[in-house]
Amino acid sequence: MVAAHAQVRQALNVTQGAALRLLEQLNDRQREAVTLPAEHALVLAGAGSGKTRVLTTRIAWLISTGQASPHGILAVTFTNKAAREMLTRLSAMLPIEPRGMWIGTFHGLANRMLRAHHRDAGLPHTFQILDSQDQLAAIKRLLRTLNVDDEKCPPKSLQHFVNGAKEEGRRAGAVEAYDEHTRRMVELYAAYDEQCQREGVVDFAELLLRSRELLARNAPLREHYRARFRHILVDEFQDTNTLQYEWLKLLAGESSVLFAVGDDDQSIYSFRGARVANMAAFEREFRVAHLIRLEQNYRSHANILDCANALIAHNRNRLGKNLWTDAGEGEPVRVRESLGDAQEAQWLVEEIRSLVAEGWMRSDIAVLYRSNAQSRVLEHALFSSGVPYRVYGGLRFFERAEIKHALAYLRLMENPDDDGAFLRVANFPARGIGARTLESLQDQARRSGTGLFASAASVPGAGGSRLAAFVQLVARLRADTQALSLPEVVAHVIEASGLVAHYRSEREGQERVENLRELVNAAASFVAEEGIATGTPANLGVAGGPRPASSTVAQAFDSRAGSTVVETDASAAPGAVQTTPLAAFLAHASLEAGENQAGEGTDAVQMMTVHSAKGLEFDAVFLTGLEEGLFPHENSIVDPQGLEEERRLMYVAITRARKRLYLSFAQTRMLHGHTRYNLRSRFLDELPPALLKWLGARPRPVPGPGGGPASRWGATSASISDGRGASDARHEPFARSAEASGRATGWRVGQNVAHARFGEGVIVAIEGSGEDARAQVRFEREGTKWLALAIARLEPCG
DNA sequence: TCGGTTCAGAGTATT
DNA sequence: TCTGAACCGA
Repeated sequence: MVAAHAQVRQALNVTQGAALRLLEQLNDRQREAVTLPAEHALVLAGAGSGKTRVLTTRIAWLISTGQASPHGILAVTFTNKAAREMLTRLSAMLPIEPRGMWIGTFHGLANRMLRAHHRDAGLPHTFQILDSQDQLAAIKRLLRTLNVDDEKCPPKSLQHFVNGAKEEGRRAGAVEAYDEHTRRMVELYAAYDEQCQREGVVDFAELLLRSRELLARNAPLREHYRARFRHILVDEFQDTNTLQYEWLKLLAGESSVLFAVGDDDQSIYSFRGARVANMAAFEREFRVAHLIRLEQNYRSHANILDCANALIAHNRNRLGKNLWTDAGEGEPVRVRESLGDAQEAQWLVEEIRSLVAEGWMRSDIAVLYRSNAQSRVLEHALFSSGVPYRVYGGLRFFERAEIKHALAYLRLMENPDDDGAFLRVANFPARGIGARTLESLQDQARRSGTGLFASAASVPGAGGSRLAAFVQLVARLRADTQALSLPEVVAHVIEASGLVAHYRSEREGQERVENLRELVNAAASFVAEEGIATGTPANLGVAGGPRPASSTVAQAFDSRAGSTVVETDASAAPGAVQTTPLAAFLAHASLEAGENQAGEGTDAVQMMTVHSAKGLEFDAVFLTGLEEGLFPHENSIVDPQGLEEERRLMYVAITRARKRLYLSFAQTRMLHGHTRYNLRSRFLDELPPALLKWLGARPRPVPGPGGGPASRWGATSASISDGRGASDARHEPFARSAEASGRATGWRVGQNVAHARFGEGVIVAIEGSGEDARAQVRFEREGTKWLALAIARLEPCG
């Protein structure tokens, strides 16, 4: 402790000047936020307003003015990327090692705490973390064990139920069940938790829930952390769920200062439990004295911002903010209507090509879409034209099957009770342990109340001896790697398990072998980044979890074991224990799934969903598929809250663009095997017409069977097939598209209707024309139905 | 144990 | 329409 303080004070002299210089670079509002007194604060940070900068400068300022030591800081984010970003910027600002700080994701920090206090948390010190995939597998296994019908209880829905309950901070016993089905789910939830406990594994939500329970139950520990973390800083506060907010409250107590940064207008994750209401709750419950708005935007030109402002003003539920910039108005926002999704894609390719020809970098161009399914058509067009692109999302490194297999061996070595890992690799590579053998093993284990590993010896017959051989293999792996460093362990295991040999003999296994070798590298960089001394055996305790602490080594007294242990963290929490590099690496693999695709360095067009674009920015942004039913998505149209979230999503999309923004929609689109006629998104109509520039000719609609569409269009389409008159289209930008169906049927998407039998609802899609025209109607009571318009007697209403 | 066929489902996603 | 998962036969 003494050493740490001296270190800080020494750093101070160097730092103070630097931090003051950093303050000079901030605008008034930012500086006000950074230099707030040590009281709870909420910073409403608009898109591109320098949120991360404020957060990191605040930390640097607290430290350099001596108000806090690195050791007293806890900063929490949602993604590893954000945590890394914060750490990187911080080390650029401060000449001191930021290691004493707790900077990380909610899950990463919870994991760190549970590792250090696993006994108090009721976990084995080798506990493993299940990612979503592992969790689903565990649930399927549970349902099979309990002979629960898959039809009655789909594994995915149980997973959803369990995670939902945990994210609300509820154990099975605390879930209110008023109907039979819910009662059944609650029972299964309890059984799932028992299974996890037996196997020494925790899922993502469990990390936080356990950590919260630990703090709630263990007063000395709670007081220790409260006394330690005088400053708690939270990024993207609007995304916190109930459990995360409770965790923060427990950690902050009366003594700590909470500094929360967020933007209610960018709350787009309610579907995964995020509660914007936490912002208001925070303000109220903590009697927040300082509410600061960051409204100056450093990213986009004014036309783009004004569109964003105008759009979001249509939302009722917001704290209120208006972005501005001094960057100049810039170009108008371009709007493009296409006949169909293929034509939209083709136009996109041509536009991108001409941008590139003008000197724009492909990597500065983003193509955004509402749902992943839309990417295929776009990819196809880009691919056929040879435009390099990169799609975000998809399989990440640690999620690959071969990597999962290797990790399963490592997990089994670390924790033999991990039945999920056992089942994953007992017969991979194939060693003659068939489904029947495994079934009898599972029966055996159930009878004796032990894990699969422990029961493996007692299965009779040939299957039994093969099981015994597998158990021996794992035991040998463990014995042979005793003195090896982590990368060496990984290298040994991928060979000795037979994984490398197996994939090498496969026709298309070369890439998988390379991935396995890459896992060794990943282990090596992990060791390097975590500051684990080279050559440290992988099973030797070194640190309190991922991102272990500074080199200041303090002696801590382990109250339980009564022995003195080395804790590298300068603070010794009561009863804290160390963890091994292997356990830390396995946790790291679960908590950070890694990159999803190679080719990051190449100059490629960036393709992603609007959700994954949050936090990013690009010179040029193409926002595609702006159609009713798609964006806003039909599942959200009926519910006002849902519609507001869609609008926020659109707001996020618009504010990604620095210089140029394209908004694009198509009259028809192939969806679920049907051609759908969609109206353009209502969000387009919520933008100020004066800021928009309509591109190209009004496309001619698809001729329908019911006669000449040309006559319908001739009168209104002055600019048809008149390429020169591109901007003339602005004269009539709001004649709705897709009249092909709209006029022919007399109905439109979004219209409220009533049906004699089904009651009231809203039209979410229209397809076909003439006698074949059908409308998809979402009824308030009866769900969504397709109705033939020639037959069903719909009445307009509302 | 693999490979083909069938069938359901189809929103957004981090840890 | 397309995809992934599950199931069945060789």
